Amino acid sequence: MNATMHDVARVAGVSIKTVSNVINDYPHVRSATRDRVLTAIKELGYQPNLSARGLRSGKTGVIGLAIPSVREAYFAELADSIIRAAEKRGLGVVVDQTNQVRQHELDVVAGRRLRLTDGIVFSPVTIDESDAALLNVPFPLVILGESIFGGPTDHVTMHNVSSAKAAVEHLLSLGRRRIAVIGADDDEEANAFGSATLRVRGYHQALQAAGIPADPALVRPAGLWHHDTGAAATRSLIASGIPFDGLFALNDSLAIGALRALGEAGVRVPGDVAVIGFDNIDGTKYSIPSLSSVDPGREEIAEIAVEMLVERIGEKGERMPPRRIKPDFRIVGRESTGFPYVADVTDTDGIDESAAVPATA
Amino acid sequence: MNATMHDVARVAGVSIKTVSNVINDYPHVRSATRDRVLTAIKELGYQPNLSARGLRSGKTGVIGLAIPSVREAYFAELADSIIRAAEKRGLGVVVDQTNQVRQHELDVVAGRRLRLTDGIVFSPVTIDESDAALLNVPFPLVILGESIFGGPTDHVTMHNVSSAKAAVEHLLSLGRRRIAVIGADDDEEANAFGSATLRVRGYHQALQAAGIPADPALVRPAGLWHHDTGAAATRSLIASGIPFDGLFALNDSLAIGALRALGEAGVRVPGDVAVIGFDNIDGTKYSIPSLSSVDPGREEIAEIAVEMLVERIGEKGERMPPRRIKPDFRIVGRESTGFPYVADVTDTDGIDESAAVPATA
DNA sequence: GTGAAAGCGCTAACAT
DNA sequence: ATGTTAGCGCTTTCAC
Repeated sequence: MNATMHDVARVAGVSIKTVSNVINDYPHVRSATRDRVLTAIKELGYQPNLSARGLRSGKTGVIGLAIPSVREAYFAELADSIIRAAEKRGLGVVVDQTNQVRQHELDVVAGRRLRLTDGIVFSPVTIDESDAALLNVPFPLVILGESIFGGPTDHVTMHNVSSAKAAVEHLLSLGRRRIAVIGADDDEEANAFGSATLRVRGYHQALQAAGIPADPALVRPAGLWHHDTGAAATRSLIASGIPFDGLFALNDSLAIGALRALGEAGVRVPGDVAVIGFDNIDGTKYSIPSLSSVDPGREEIAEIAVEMLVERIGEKGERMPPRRIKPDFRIVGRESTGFPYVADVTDTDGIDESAAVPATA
Repeated sequence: MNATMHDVARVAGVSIKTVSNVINDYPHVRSATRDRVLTAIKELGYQPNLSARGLRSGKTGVIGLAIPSVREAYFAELADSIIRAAEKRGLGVVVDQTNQVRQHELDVVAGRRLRLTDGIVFSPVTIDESDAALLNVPFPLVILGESIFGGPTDHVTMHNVSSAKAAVEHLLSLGRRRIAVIGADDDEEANAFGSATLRVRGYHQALQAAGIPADPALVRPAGLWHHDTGAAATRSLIASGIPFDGLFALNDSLAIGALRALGEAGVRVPGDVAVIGFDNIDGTKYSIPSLSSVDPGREEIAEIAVEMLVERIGEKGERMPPRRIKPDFRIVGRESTGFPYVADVTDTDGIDESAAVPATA
């Protein structure tokens, strides 16, 4: 079986306490003693038992990430960023997929999932303002993606309204006047603080500011935000015969589906219809045409979320007031709104050479 | 603080053992007693401490998944499938990204990562036959994605050679004779049992069977298998002036990048060049044109991998001989090889209505 | 600077 | 059918 601290202590000829001191970098250990312990550790292939450490210390070194699905490009990229941010701090990440199911999301905030974790980063879909009370949880929790007004927890959210407004203004700046939206909520019951509602609000604000009357027929629901629903919503829009010269997809998956549907119908992009999405996922650079998008600052969101969670987990975490942070966003212009294509070098370092459009924040 | 079993026992007026019996569904408990305990549990909001249970039982209820990156579409979908399969069995999944770094992969098999887990599902890139000895690990391990000959662990692999052969035969059946490959290994030092080597072997087998001489100039390396590298390799291929009428991309991300490069160059797909990828990721249905691909049976791979791991973790897992399983594959024909586009309904149930081409296995 | 010993919350052998 | 108790491997207080 695996070696324990006792084994190490015996081999090194010291007590278990000394072994513990060495492992935890306790300063007051004579270096000769330390060396003997380290040698014994290597010799035995000793590795601390994390369950025991967790039991004793109350910490596991693992955080939870609850998202709708890793399969969706935006969340895959978010998970990647969260995992990297956690790893920098020596933390593991266990991923829980809620599939946008409310009961599942309720289980997350009730602590009925992700139980071997020190805290949770949670990107909810069905939890909204009316659930603020539920968020008063006895474990460290950071909410992502939308702001629950008055909620008791830390939030890292995005400028949903103003960035959507900027996206639409980008289309307006190209002279487009009949701008459609796909991905709106299906019904009035929808989460009033959900991304869809907020982004549609930004859309309306942009139109209003430009003095363009809103046409409800241009605002289309799409169910889940996938390629297929985006394509279906766009086909329905085209079939309706309502003219439009701009299209704002509430996320990039929808937009890529829309490009497909527009292409099938012989609608030229951006000639006939200029298209912009939201999230700036990797795939935006390789669609045909490449897709303009809103970059919500995913990397920064992940970094801040993990940092906040780590602070909460720490000593004084209990006593901090809830914080709310919104990273900056930017509009990224690509071919679908008339910008030239930029082939990027393998951007392992995350450098994005696409055109950045000055954005009103 | 959180309630413990002792608290529950006190409130229910029983001993801690009885509480444990109730929680673990031990059969010999009077139902009246059970009810009292359950009431106390609910009243106190008791939740078992998993660190303690893990320390005692030696199990954590969490498995590890080590993959190159969740951000790559294929691995995002694989992670989704693994997480679902694990959840069915009440297991959590902690995700570790190796980024294809050898040291990181060595750390995985050395058990230096993912330590709070009962076992690991590992999709290696740099580990190959010469490392077989390293796989003699003291914890349950299931290897994905390629077969290490003579390795001591369970493998769930794919028919890399024969499915690649089938993909190329698909192109040949369309009358294509000059078929290029992108994504081959850069050098001779490459992992001889890696997916690239095996798939290129299948390519050569198909050509040979058809009596077509191989042209080394048509086999192009691409570095990492991404959109951008696929586009770059294809641009280089086009610029070389070597004629080709078929393109086999060793995975779908490369293929999508290739479609982009072909489109830029005015090469029609499938008119001038028929294209097929590998993995059958979600994005294949929404590229323009939609992308034919090899479906390696990802769902089944995930399901089997988790099932195998669970068996290894269990009682008699130690004594089982290593197993090797290859799920069936199939060729999925889409527009990029001349099949009609099939708009699928929101396939939440995973039903794929694309044309399935009979494949030689 | 190092050792001895208590105890984190749970499971399971043993006792009743 | 239920209670008592040892101990999983670690951290940490308190002696020395």
